[in-house]
Amino acid sequence: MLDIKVIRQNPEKIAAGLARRGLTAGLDNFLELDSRRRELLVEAEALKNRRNQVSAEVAQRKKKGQDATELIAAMREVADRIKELDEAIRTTEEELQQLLLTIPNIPHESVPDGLDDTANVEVRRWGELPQFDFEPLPHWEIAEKLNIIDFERGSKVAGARFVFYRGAGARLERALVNFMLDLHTIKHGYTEIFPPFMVNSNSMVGTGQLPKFAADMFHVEGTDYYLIPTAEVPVTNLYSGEILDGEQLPIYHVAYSACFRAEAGAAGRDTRGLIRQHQFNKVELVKFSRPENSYEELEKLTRDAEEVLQLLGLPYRVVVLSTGDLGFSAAKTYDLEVWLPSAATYREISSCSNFEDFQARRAGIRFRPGPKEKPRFVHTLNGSGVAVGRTVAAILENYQQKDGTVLIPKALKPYMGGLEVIRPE
RNA sequence: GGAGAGAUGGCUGAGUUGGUCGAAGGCGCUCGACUGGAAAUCGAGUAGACGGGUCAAAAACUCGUCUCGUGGGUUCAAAUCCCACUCUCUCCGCCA
Repeated sequence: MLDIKVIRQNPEKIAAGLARRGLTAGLDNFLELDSRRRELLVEAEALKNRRNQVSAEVAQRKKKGQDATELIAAMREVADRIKELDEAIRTTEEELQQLLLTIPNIPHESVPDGLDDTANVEVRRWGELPQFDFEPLPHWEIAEKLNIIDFERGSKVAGARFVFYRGAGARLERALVNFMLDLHTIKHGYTEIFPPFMVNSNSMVGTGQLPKFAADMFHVEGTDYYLIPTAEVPVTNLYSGEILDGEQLPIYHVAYSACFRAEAGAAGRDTRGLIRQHQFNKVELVKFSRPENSYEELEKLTRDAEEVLQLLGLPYRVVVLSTGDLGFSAAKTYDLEVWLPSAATYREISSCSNFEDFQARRAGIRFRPGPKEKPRFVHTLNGSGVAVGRTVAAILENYQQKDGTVLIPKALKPYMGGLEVIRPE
């Protein structure tokens, strides 16, 4: 959510920022509502002031045993008018709030302009692409031959875009979760959180999934619960409505969670394999930072996520998203894209973003910079560290051998009980 | 699921015959005094949001409105009375 005062003072600047995202709608309606609200407020507050003074007078007279009936009668009318004004203010604010909640964040100045992902800019590459003296198979074929992922039974029991992991496949998934959590907690200093996998609608508004993107999520019918699309939601909302001590910042959290996405509008895309599932596992990094440090923190967070891929020996590149590809709440995002040999392309495996105070304002996450200073909104950041299912896909494809077996990356062996290679059972 | 108790400021904790209560006291914190320095002691200060004024603007200052779980109601006036909801705690039942 943008700062209403900033919009009021620099409407043309905000409009220019939104235009970079390709949004041309003006802010006139917004500004009109805003000034109407203030007019109503001024009138209502003046009346309330008078009412309060007269009420004090009534109290005085009663104490002295004097009559106050004419004062009370006069205030009865004032009270009616106040009620009318309060109602008008309430509806105006409601409208304003709804509008405000649907306006996306303003891109950071360093974000490249563009209409879509074709305008994303590569920042760096890491790793040697694997060379094969055979035709590399897609991960779903490798997995089926090894009998470690069951796509068909996933569909039978749950539906399309669900799988069963089995044997060494299940072990691999679990090993990756533990490997990532250990790396981020022990080496990078994040505090581990194990969050709820369902949250209420208020939390979804806090991080920006609601009200605009309800169709992308699973909602538990008859309740106010939503399945989380990412641990970002519960972990960012951990401190919602709180004023943190400035000395606590920055706060680093890492959380494993299952993630649930309805993938509305993705029909026909990535229908095979692990790339696009309704349920997948992810280790998520979340930071709460002072505003002045948040871009530094974004760079560090991105490097922390990259290290997962480096230790696993998976080639990747980092791209900065263009204004057209940027998510609703983000001011700047780096995507990590891992190499998938079967498709001979890089595919997103992590997304690291700085939301500045956009989420903090929605969720009410503030900090006190110092004693006696006024509370300010924190900056929130998060990034996948990293998506587990896609990591499995990348390992299977990059480490596949001619004989159909798959080598286990060195860093992962301790987590696989010393297993060196996955063979068909 | 059943029965009961409760929800007040950073924390703790008063306040329920409605009327200077945004709120006593304590703790914590900030500033000052005392001290060679510190502790102890003493003094002062210490919630948030929104809006008006001042101002180019911000900060600061000042005036006002709202907020004592949330939403609504009664009243000239509600932390205090009424209704609904949420959450917490205790006991019982059930349960991984």
